[in-house]
Amino acid sequence: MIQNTLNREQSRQLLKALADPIRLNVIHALAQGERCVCDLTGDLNLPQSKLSFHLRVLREAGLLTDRQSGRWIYYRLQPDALAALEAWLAELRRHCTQS
Amino acid sequence: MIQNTLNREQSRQLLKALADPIRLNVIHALAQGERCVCDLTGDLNLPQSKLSFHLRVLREAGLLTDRQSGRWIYYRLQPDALAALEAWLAELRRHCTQS
DNA sequence: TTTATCAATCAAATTATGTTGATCCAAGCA
DNA sequence: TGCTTGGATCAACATAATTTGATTGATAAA
Repeated sequence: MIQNTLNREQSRQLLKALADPIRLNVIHALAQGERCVCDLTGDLNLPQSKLSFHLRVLREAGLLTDRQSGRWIYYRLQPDALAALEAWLAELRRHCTQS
Repeated sequence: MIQNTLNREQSRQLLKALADPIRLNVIHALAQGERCVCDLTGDLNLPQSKLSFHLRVLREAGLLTDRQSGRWIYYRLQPDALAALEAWLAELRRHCTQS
């Protein structure tokens, strides 16, 4: 996430991505560091295609990045995205509490 | 919002409530102060039942409160809810960046 | 090569959310 | 009382998100 002022669509994507229990579990599972998809299916006890779907939502929102190594794909958190959303929220609140 | 540490369900509701353009418009419309539903239908150019649906989502998430006066119902923002979500997000980020 | 594994993607089925128009209830006015 | 207005709610429909199982392409081991 290069810029840190999100537009409406970006913040909407982030909010939606976080508003799901499975995706939150994925985030928590990645809090300790990167994991490959096959580890995550085990950690979270999810079928592969289901996990893959949620990883995509998180990746497209900017919350995760991935890298390939051999035949494994490792996902890691992008905490900048959380920071950006936090800033967006703070700005919204500022807008709502002044005046 | 009495407590300010949200549980999963509360944060999920808040995130979902905010992840919608119409509801964000409602929030912006209320940033200047409380308005009754009939004003909001005009401000936002929304049919009454549609607005009512979104007001309910926002209210149930804790972002709005309402009060009745005569036959009007006035909605106002509850910025505490935004603050609580901000704190929840900060905590999530802390959890994701340590270690 | 052939075979197995990792993980994305697709189509179909299911479930959740949003929209529309109608109806209902309460409050207040004639 | 009747009549009107503000706004919630309901049922039917439309759209979007999620789940499932199968298929595919890439990588590497046998």
